[in-house]
Amino acid sequence: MNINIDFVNKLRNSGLRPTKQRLKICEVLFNTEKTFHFTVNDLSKIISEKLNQKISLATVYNTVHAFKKKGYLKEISMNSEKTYFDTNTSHHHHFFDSSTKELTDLSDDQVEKIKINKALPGKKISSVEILVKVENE
Amino acid sequence: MNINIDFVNKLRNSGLRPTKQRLKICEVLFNTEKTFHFTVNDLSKIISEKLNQKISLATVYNTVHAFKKKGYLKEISMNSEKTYFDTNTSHHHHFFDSSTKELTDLSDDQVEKIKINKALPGKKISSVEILVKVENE
DNA sequence: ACTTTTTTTAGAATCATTATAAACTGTAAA
DNA sequence: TTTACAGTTTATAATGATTCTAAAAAAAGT
Repeated sequence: MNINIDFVNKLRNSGLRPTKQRLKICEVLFNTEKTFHFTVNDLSKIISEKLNQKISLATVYNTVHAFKKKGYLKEISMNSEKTYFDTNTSHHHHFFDSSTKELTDLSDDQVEKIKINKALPGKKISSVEILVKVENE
Repeated sequence: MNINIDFVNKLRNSGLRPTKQRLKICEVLFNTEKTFHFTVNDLSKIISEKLNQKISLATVYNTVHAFKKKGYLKEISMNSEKTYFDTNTSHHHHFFDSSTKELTDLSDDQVEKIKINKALPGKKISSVEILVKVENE
């Protein structure tokens, strides 16, 4: 009996062939109680350290992107390939146009006050920033 | 008379020597009506195309970072050197601990409803994500 | 001018990510 | 079960943004 049968189905159902590599990655990613965050490098390390299999870095990239496309993973919004700077140093937010990669300001008073009902012990908030992603209608 | 006198003072007041390169960059960045967004590469192109001076890419990087440290520029929060993925695909937000580089989930119901009072013509919102940056108390 | 410290610079180094192209594997039909 | 083919994996090269390095140039103070 194999937990993998579920993953095999999951992959098949989304049009991805259930290869050895993908099943291993599924185990690492989805066979856990809690959700977690990782970089491709983290994942690659987990695979090589905790599991006996070696999976090429390129495959890890391919798989992560395939899973993301299928909605099994989310890419966290704070990222982009490039670093943007802003000559507007006031506190404000941004629209990010996914198709054109353009940023547009969203001033603080155009957003209704944000209230965060969670605190992290020993930490203080240094900023609260909103990123509104937009695309063509 | 030279607009640069203001920039010279600005730089001096913040302990930066008013070099030719920094003054040119000030002109491009701050001698405008509107604020704008740019990447280091954008800025470097503007300098080489629109101005007659060539400034080394390393200098542009140095200057942008110096200006950021002095508060004349802001780095936009959607960036980080790395791309993070999340096995939690539900709609939620994040805390980002600047000191440890760790991400923590902030579930949607721990944030009071966000209302954006601005729209971009021809665009529709695909996501609204909050990044709460924290640091040690 | 002379000295010291800061800044600039070209090029090398680094790091994450993507592209390439050949070898391999899953799958479905013969 | 073999065959054939599209889908995958892989090592490696390529790319692109950014940082590092160490030497040359420029600014500031004496």
